[in-house]
Amino acid sequence: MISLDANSSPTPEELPPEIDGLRMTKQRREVFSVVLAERDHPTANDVFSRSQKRMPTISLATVYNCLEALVSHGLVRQVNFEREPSRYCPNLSDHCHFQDEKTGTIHDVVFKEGVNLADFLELPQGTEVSHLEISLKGQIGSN
Amino acid sequence: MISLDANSSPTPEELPPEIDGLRMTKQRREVFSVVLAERDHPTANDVFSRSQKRMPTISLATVYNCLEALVSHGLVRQVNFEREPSRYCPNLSDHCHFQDEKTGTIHDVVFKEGVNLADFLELPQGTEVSHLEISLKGQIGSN
DNA sequence: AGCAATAATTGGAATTATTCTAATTCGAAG
DNA sequence: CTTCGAATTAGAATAATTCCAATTATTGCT
Repeated sequence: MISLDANSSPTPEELPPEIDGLRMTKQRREVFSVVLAERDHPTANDVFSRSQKRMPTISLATVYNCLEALVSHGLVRQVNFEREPSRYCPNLSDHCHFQDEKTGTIHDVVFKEGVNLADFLELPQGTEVSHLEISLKGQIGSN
Repeated sequence: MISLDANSSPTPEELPPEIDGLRMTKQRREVFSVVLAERDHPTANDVFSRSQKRMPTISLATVYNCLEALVSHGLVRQVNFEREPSRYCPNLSDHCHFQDEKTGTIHDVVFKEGVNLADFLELPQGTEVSHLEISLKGQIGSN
């Protein structure tokens, strides 16, 4: 039995016909498996070219559609850095992103145990946060 | 004497010929004064049309150039929300942004006294953060 | 199974924010 | 006043993403 946990990397065929109410078409399975396989925060274009290897007929528009379906069903996260193309991340745990300015590489950064927003932000009372994105940029010591 | 503090809104003429080593041309003063005047996080286009009122000959390219100059000299902050056009913010205090999903309005959100990154993020040791952006989205209770 | 209704995929065109380019203008310094 | 680098300009170019209309696939009925 396959699981979609933090480290699994199922082939498209191993993915079920439906996840969380989202019908997994051939293309969606392909795209999802690509995002799960190499967790290097690929852009839509990256996903497109990787998908083409197994499925040469897939179109870029479909890749965008699939990514959008996966994102809106909460199976994949969309990651934005400034004005760069969106990237996609299958890590659903609460985390944010750090981009190494030298290499462009993006690293996941987790929150410390038990921290929550209200602890560090002066949010107006009654604020209901539905979406949070934290993006860091900088250098890593050893570089 | 004018100050560029959180609430001043100088006319272009009131701005000095140079700020922080950045030569303030007519256009840069115009653009800066527009950003200082209405702190509603305008897009480059918003700034363009507001600037045109006083300076009908200014070009959009110049607005982009001026904003870029102001941002890179640290006089204005560039604010990004997902894939929306960049917005510009003259509030230089340490803060982040909350977008009301209903209206699209962006509000500044300040950090609680004395909080710092390392307190809530599990940053790899040796990480030097040069840039941090926190974007929240959601609803405000009363809406 | 056969068929209608619905949803997904496709290629290509369209959109849009932003950047680039090359020519002109400006302004500070001598 | 002239020079020279920097800034401005209009318009073209770019690039990510979205839209569109036509085709194809899938589901749910009977």
